[in-house]
Amino acid sequence: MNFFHHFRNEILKALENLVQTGDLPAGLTFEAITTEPPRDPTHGDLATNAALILSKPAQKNPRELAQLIAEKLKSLPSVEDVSVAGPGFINIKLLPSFWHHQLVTILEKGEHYGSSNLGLGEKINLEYVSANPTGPIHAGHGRVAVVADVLATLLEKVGYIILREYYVNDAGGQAEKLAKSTYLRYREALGETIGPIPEGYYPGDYLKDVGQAIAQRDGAKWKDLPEEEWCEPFRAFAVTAMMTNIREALGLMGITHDVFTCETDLHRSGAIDAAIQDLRAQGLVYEGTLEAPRDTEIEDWEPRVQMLFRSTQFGDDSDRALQKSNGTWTYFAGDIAYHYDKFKRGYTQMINVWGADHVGIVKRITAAVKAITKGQGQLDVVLCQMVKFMDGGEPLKMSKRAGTFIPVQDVIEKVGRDAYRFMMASRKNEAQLDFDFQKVMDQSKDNPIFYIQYAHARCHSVMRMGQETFPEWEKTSPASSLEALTDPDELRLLHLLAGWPRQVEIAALAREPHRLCYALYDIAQQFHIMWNKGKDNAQLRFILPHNPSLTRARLALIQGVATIIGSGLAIFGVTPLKEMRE
RNA sequence: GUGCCCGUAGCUCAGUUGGAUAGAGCACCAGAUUCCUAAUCUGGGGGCCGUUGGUUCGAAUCCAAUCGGGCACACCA
Repeated sequence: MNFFHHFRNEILKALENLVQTGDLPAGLTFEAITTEPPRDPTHGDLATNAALILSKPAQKNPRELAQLIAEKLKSLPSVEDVSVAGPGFINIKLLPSFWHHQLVTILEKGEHYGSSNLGLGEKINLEYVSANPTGPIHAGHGRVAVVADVLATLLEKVGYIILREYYVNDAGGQAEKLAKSTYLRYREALGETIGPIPEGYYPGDYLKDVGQAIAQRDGAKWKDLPEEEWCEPFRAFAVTAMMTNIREALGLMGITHDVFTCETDLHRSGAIDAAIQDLRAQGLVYEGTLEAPRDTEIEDWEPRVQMLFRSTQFGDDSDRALQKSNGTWTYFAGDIAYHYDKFKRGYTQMINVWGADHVGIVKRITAAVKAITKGQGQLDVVLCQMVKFMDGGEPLKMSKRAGTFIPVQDVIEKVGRDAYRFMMASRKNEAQLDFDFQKVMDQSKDNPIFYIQYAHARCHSVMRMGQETFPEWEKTSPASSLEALTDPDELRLLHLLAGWPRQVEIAALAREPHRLCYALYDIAQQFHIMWNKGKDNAQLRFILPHNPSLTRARLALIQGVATIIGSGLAIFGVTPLKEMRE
């Protein structure tokens, strides 16, 4: 469906032909040859760099070579004209009928237009959110969640099979702190005065309900028991409560995971011991001492002999500890076992989407995946930079410690799921994002999500009206009379629509869904421009009561716009609106 | 100090993985419009792509330095 591929193949055939006739030497590689839209549309519809790439190995002047290739391409179907320009670009202009036919394809494929089999049905394990179950997720986490979720949909659209997975870090010191914090709230619920929450505990009010719930269920049962007795039950109870809260927030965002994997299960099943044993057998585990980090002031630094993984052999800056001094596994050891588990479940390709505050652990875990899978597994980490929340240009301060973080639920309640998702996914993941409440809620053309939704709604409004004017329209094949589309604006819009599959592919390959926001914006903009022209010039309106065949063609075009915007928004998990009124 | 990310118009940002004369929105300037299909429209000015080298037919894009900003850097997660 990406017609650039089609023409690239045609160009390669022409080149093979030239090799056979002796005009080109044998043994050339064509890999670097591209077929793209020219930057300047007046140059044509397609441009190829073939002559520039081949001139050196073929020892020919690029422009002469371009002429040679151009002659071959002139006879291709759908080609109106071929010209050589600049240092040796070959520009191809296509016949209007080609573009009209693209619209037929769009209407036939509907929401599947742009889908492809690029991924060849390959399985990818996509791990995201994986926020610690020690409290509610805040609005900044939401970016990671949305970006990953949109990426998942996008990769599915191009033919990958995605498993959406959440890793629950319910073991280790933080989970223990959660249990202790909950225990305090439990005693508080029983009527004790607990005073200020100690340093390092979780002070948030959200644990009050949890303590209350235990008190209600069990009464004073745990009150006088030693810590060993209550710690594990409290941990489990609190983790479950937090995960319920987190899943509820994810649900509000429209996010559902296929699989939740718990760190504690990896401990219990012996998966960690087995994984480390495996590394040890490869000679990658040793007892050693790490150097003190330079130029950071650490109190109580003491060199210690520890069980270490040789991650430096795989590109990390330092070897990493697998065991704490109390003999328990580090988080890292658990993470190695976890990724090995994914691999053993059949996922050689894994993507983790994390917040940028996790940069420090990327190298060690990608190193560990290489090691434990013996080079068979591939982990890519996508990092999302911080989100700055603003209200009308005023930054909002967030601090988890001070309890002033913004829960996801609050933001969605305020701006709506669709606007939230679109905003979070609209910026390149590695760039910081400003999330301004005023701008996201703005009901004007300055707000891209509104602008795009408006275009979609307008399309439907026009189609509704078209049906009133020509009741038989819906039953008519839209493919007829498309040659009536000759206006430059119409063709421009058609070009944008036909370019959609390519945009989807580029975004998927780069794993950068945000690119599609701009593609959708461009389509919406061109549509709005045309709508506005109809205001000044009645001939340019979409519905012309006295010209049914032109109206039919234009309605088909509008339907194409609605189809692509609708399916594009669906990738973002945004519901396309058919009217803007409530 | 080290690692990763960012640096593009006054502001907010795109930039088709190395292509032709670097784009959009806001703001600014100049016109049009009060009619209608639904929230105005059209045009214009504005740039040393942080800086300096390198790679090649060709660099905002790749490499090396350098400056500025963000994040991270012990057994936490």
